[in-house]
Amino acid sequence: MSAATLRDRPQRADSRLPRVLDCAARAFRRNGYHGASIREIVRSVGMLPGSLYCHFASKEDLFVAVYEEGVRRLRAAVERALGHETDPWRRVQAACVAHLETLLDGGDYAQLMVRVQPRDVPQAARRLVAARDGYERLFGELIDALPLGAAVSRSDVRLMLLGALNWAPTWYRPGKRSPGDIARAFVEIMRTEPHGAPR
Amino acid sequence: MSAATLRDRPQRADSRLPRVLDCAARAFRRNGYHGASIREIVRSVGMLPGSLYCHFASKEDLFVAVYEEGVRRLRAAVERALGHETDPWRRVQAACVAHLETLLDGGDYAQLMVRVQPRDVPQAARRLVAARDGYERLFGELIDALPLGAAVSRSDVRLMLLGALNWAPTWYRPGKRSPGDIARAFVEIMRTEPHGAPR
DNA sequence: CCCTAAGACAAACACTTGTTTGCTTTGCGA
DNA sequence: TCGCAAAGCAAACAAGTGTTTGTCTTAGGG
Repeated sequence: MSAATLRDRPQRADSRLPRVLDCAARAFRRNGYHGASIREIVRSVGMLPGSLYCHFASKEDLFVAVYEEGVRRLRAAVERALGHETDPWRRVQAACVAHLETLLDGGDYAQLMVRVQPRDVPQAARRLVAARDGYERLFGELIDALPLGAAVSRSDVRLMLLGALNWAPTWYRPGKRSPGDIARAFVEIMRTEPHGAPR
Repeated sequence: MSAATLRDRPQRADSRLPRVLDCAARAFRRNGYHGASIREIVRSVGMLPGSLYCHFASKEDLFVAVYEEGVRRLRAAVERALGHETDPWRRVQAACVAHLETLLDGGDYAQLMVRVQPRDVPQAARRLVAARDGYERLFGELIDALPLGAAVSRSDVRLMLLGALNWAPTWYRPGKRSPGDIARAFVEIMRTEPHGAPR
């Protein structure tokens, strides 16, 4: 819960911290915050419960570290995908593709943002929300740049798009349609009018 | 886990079962499946842990009962809202409004469907998924009836719409825009083209 | 009116939870 | 090469978990 954790001190070359984070990400992704236990995590690393507390002061602290790493990876993927795309709609599309690809087959870290509710981690809730908000602001800017009609609310477009994407882990099954294709289809539906009939 | 539970036997007039369900719904909604404890639930009812097992054989059974009640309420709300609406788009709109209203201020039951992942309740996962799928099929039919261009995938429209709505509990704050308004805005965005620029 | 079964109590069960403590090993900079 | 601190082990801690058992109470149908 304290601001600066035991982490991000000088660490040894053979530190098992990375594996701890990986295993924690997997456990939290699979079972949620309450469903994942310290013992389960450290067992899959191959160490004992007490050893974890060399790296983190509490389970909550561990979770925060993994969660923020997830957000970092999402942000990195989106910024990389944005590259030097200039057309507003193509920028939104690139961001959505990167977001969904990272969410769906980018490992366990990224899904934490949509899997675990901040309120499950009381002491750290504000920090988690702050991290997520910071990331989503990125999409806000992209959507603000869209040439939309005056009638449509940009914040609604953002909420719809992110909602639809973030819900995808619920129904997505690997091996079928690729995350990229899905994201492109969603953006396309937003971009064009799907109907043919008047009111 | 057995098919027929202790529930739905003839119950007394003064049975506390309804309150048990209410409190369980609230606890599960707030803290998720793993985060909610039997003791916490029965304490808010005002009885002892053992007493719960007069009504349910296990925590999972209790959860299934509450979850399915939630789905029932959602379905009832949607079917009521559908009424004798005939225009395809108006039907979709009515369903979405009812869905979101029930989800956001329809009590604790309905939110379970979007709050708890079936995989958190291993023994009952298939049943939960079946209940949810049955409900969502309703939306599939409504969207199939839409006069959409041949280019747009109806299943994508369904996934987008339901995803956007189901994600709403994440960001919705009571007292601001009403759930009904939000749902209508979302449907409108789907129905019309939000952009003004070419590709 | 009585007697059966629903419903609740009280107390324990076996186990898991996150965490702490004291000690030992070991990599690495000085 | 030495010494320090990072890292891990081993074992326990107190509290909380879902659940079971046996007993008692009491509402409601025959």
